[in-house]
Amino acid sequence: MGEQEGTCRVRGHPHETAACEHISRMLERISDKWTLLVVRALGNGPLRFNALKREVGGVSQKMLASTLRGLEENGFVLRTVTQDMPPMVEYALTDLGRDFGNPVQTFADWVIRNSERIEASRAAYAERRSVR
Amino acid sequence: MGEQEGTCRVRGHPHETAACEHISRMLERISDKWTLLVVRALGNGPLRFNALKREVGGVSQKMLASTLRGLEENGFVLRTVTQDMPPMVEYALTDLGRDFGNPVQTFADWVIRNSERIEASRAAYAERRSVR
DNA sequence: CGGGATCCTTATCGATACTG
DNA sequence: CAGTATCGATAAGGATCCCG
Repeated sequence: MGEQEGTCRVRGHPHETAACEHISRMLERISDKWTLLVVRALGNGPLRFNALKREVGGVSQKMLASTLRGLEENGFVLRTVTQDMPPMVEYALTDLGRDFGNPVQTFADWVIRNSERIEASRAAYAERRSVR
Repeated sequence: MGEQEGTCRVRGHPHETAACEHISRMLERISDKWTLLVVRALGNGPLRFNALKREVGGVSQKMLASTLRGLEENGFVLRTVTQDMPPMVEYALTDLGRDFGNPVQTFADWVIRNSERIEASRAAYAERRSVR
């Protein structure tokens, strides 16, 4: 492993702000296939592991488990065990997690508003590639 | 957080909301190590390939090339060849690419504002883990 | 039911070499 | 200068088994 001290330029030259460093780190943490989908799924209220798995759809238990651990680590999700046998575990958004939903929603809204332009660009690009 | 109706499922699974689908796809496209750093680097104006490489720092030519192709495909970046020998290629943000900076900035601002809480959560989590 | 441990497949990425 | 092509290391992810 041996991860070096974080710089904005992830592995190269230092300099640049601490801000960049934070953003870059956060992006690496949440920019996987499932994190935001899980946050959205929990937006309607707490869910148990398998209910959440069903709700998100297409996620393996391994990935859901590790995604949840990541969210827990960031303080976005609270894990509560209410029973021991059989295990009964509920996941809920924390205040921070709910608050996090706002910038995510802003991003989501932008994507929705611009999805046609983006898809058009991609179609045009594919066109250019195949013609050329 | 404003919700759409319907269950959010990932591609290839039933009952996906179109919105969720778009968001999920966009996230997959931009959520790599370099895309946002390149967008930021181009925020100050057009740059040539190697200048951009220097500016971003730590990126391999392979990753920079493929990142740029992705951005070009989405319509965020315009590639302009002004000379043939030696090649002289400039990359610049399009209007869409610049506009894209806004939601990203919103996200970035949130991260900055909350980075202490997040880091505190992570420290607490690490603590719990080691003590436990 | 929740989720750790293991194995195995696949996608990512970096380094290197080569071209117009 | 601005890339493409190829190769090998390694990390991410899925499938399966098992245990509390």
